[in-house]
Amino acid sequence: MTPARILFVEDDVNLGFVIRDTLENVPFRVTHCTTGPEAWEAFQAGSFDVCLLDVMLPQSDGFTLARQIRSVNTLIPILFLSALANKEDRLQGLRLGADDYLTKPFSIEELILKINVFLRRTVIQQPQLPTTDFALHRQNLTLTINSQVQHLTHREVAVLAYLLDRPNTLVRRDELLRAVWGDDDYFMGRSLDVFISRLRKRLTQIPAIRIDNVHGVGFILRR
Amino acid sequence: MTPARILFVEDDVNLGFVIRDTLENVPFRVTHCTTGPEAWEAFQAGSFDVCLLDVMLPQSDGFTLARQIRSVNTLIPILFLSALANKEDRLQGLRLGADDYLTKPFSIEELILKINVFLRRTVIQQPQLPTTDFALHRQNLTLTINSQVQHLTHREVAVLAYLLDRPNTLVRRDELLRAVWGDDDYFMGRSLDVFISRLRKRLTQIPAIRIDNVHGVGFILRR
DNA sequence: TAACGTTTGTTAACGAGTTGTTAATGGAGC
DNA sequence: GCTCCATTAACAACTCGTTAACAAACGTTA
Repeated sequence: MTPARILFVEDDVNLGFVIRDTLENVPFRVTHCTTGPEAWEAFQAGSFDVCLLDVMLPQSDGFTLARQIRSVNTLIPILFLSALANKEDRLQGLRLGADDYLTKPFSIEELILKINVFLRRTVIQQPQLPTTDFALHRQNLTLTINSQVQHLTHREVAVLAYLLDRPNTLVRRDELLRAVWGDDDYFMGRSLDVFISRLRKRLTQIPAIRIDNVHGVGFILRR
Repeated sequence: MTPARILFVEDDVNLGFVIRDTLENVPFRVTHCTTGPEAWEAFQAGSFDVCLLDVMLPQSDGFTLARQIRSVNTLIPILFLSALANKEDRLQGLRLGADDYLTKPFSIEELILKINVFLRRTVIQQPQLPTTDFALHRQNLTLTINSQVQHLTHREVAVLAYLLDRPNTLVRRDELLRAVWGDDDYFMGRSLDVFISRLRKRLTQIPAIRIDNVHGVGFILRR
């Protein structure tokens, strides 16, 4: 069997090297990143079986990264590594959809055992047959679908990003309005409807992703 | 969805009661044992989705029990609860095939989150014969029966949820009306009948669940 | 049992409110 | 001026709780 692929994010260079080295001897195939954005790039570019995220990272923290990863992959095991034994942080990590939360110092053997727990339990990733490629580039304000690039406006990105971060979840109108517009009144509500309409038009090329309305409550982005 | 079934082994009566009570409120269906042999009996007799084992037990310890369980079931998630923060014990538990090892004191919320991690990752046991899957998702306003998703309205969810929370119990018309409509008069009563009718239609695909009328009094959801 | 009033089942129709969609408006930046 | 884009307007389409209407079931009384 080919070794499992691990996305390992740890900004402490020394600790990172030691862990990486040990994991590679198991053997696992390890991709080591030191910042959130770098890891997010790597995650999108590559294909992994497990994510190992340090919570404290320069630029964007591990929780943000986990949320990004979960928004596109609800299945991959995510294990947090943290220097914080803080209970609230542990809970937050788990609530975000993490699978475990190891507090430093942990023994490497324990880490390996834990990784194997989740490898054992995870359904093998199907190569996703008709994978229409789909990516919202929030910085560039572009949406790529099947290599076709569309240019969005800020508001469009804001609304779509908010929904994409919460796939298959009912997002209430007022929640969405407050998040994107900062407040909600009748006209903002109508504005929102206009944007939903525009986004739907943009998404018509991928039937796998759609925005459903729940009458009187809000919207669900399904994917 | 019917609640997951948990085999919970803990010899401390007070702590055991508290945890059991909390878990049942999630809800999970909890079978609480206080000794290893008793738990082994229960495991063989029943059918469970998760095992929660205290390490320190009278007669035979949690490790022995875990080994017994693993010998007949390699799939079921086993979580250890232990007063020992001892690293060697943690490792031993994991080596035995446990999935996690929580050291006391742990927060109950963390325990629940961890249980859900493994429920999510475990292939569903197909125990009972024609187990039609059935789930009312109150947030998303959806009802899933045999993988078929139906979209309900608020009122439908409110009525069905109220009945589902009191299965096999006579729910009086005025009680239901007051709970869902806030008040009861003649027309609300007729409205209720309309909703019962609609819900029955939605439930036709699952004969195991039905709503019976008790003339002049109210309804009983049987399952 | 027959008759009758009450309760319940079921379907359809109504109407207030919500959402979908397109176009017009107007402000900001150039 | 022009361009871009969020907002507002306008109207069409839809949703869904309620009400109406009638049929069926029930329970009581004679």
